[in-house]
Amino acid sequence: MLSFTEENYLKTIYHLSDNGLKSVMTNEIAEMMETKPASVTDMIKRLAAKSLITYEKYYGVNVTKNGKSEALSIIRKHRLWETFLVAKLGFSWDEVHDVAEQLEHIQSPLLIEKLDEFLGFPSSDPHGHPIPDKHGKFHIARQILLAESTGKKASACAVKNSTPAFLQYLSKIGIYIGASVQVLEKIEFDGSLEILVDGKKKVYISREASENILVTE
Amino acid sequence: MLSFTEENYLKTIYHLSDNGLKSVMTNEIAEMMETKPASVTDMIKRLAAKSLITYEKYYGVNVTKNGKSEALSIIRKHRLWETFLVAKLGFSWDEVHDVAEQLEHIQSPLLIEKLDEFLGFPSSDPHGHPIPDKHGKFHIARQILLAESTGKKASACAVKNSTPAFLQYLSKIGIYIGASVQVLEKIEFDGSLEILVDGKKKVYISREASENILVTE
DNA sequence: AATATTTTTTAGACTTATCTAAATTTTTAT
DNA sequence: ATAAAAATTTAGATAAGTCTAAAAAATATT
Repeated sequence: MLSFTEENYLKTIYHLSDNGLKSVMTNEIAEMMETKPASVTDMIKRLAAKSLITYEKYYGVNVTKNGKSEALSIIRKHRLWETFLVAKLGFSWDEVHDVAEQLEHIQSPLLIEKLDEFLGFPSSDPHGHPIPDKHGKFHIARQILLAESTGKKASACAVKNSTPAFLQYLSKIGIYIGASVQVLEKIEFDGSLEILVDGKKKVYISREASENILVTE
Repeated sequence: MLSFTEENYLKTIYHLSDNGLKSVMTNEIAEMMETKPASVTDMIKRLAAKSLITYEKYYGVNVTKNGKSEALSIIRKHRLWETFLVAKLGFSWDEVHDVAEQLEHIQSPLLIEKLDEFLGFPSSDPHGHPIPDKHGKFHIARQILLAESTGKKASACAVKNSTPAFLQYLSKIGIYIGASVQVLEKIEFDGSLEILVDGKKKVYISREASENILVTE
């Protein structure tokens, strides 16, 4: 069983590796974990000893199949908890991360299965990130910028900019993750869009805003 | 801020002290925590240094006002989580303890307030134990044995025996924490009772069973 | 009251996770 | 190709939490 700390390192390394596609360097990890490179080297050895990563001195680490599966299980828990906090407890998008960061380490497969069921087996979290299923499988919907949407009905699935100011603005005009959005008209003059939110509310948004909202068609 | 371990020790000491009424000895703590007396002595010093307990060598420890307030906050979290697991996720009474033991250490006052609200500000957990409010206040309802109930409508609030076998039996006859129970008739022959559960279902239970169910009138 | 028993504490060692400072290796620039 | 810079690793220290074994204090027994 992994410690709290080992789990955090592994998750960070997995994210930095781009789903296991590339090697990750010691300094990157140190910066992301807000710790010192020397500490990272120590932990790298531990994780390598447990076959979660492979490690070649001075050349960074790669996540193994085992490591990927462990990382996905942690990410699954994190995203299910975020979903719970927003959907059931009324947290806002920007309040959930730190709490989910703690909750993701709770050890109880039964709890996660029941939580998943309670939430209705969601496929993405409040930020629009996919939630892996219990086998680590997840579906990456092709996301496009709302600015590039062609007028079909689409579903808001993520934001590029997640500053409180932007999130509040979105909330104000009725856009949330999962909201239906449809581009009705593109104003050639400034690139702003008239969109239909949830099939009923028409609003205008600037080109800049439309380039920070991701949708799946 | 207290560590995971410090919180566990403090909670155990508080329980052993009977809500702060009596001194607690090193060996008691060691046994309850499944650790060695030497380790307890170390931790006692840490907790005393933080003014959560007072400590006189060879004569055990007492919980301070601060310590009591910290302990109650942890107990509040534990019981709210247990309530959540049973009421919302469909855990059974006997499955929740280990998970709640982990969840009680999550640090987020906002989370606990929202969870409390989500659960409808419950005053007792699935085992019938009182849940302290955010100021540490709780109401201890006078609990009597169902066997000693006089025929008024009462509310099942706790069990003395919490073996899976007994809990399953209760579940089968429709008794749960919070269920309304009313003694209709006492059979003098063997002390068994005919009771009305939730105002509709009549069942007979043995004297022994009725001496393991606590109710508040 | 002296001795035996039990309880508790101390002393010293081990593990995990961290750090700083110094040494080493790789990469970059001349 | 060599020197300078950057990245990484090693060595040694620290703190939390645990242990065992031995010492000390309190309690119980005769």
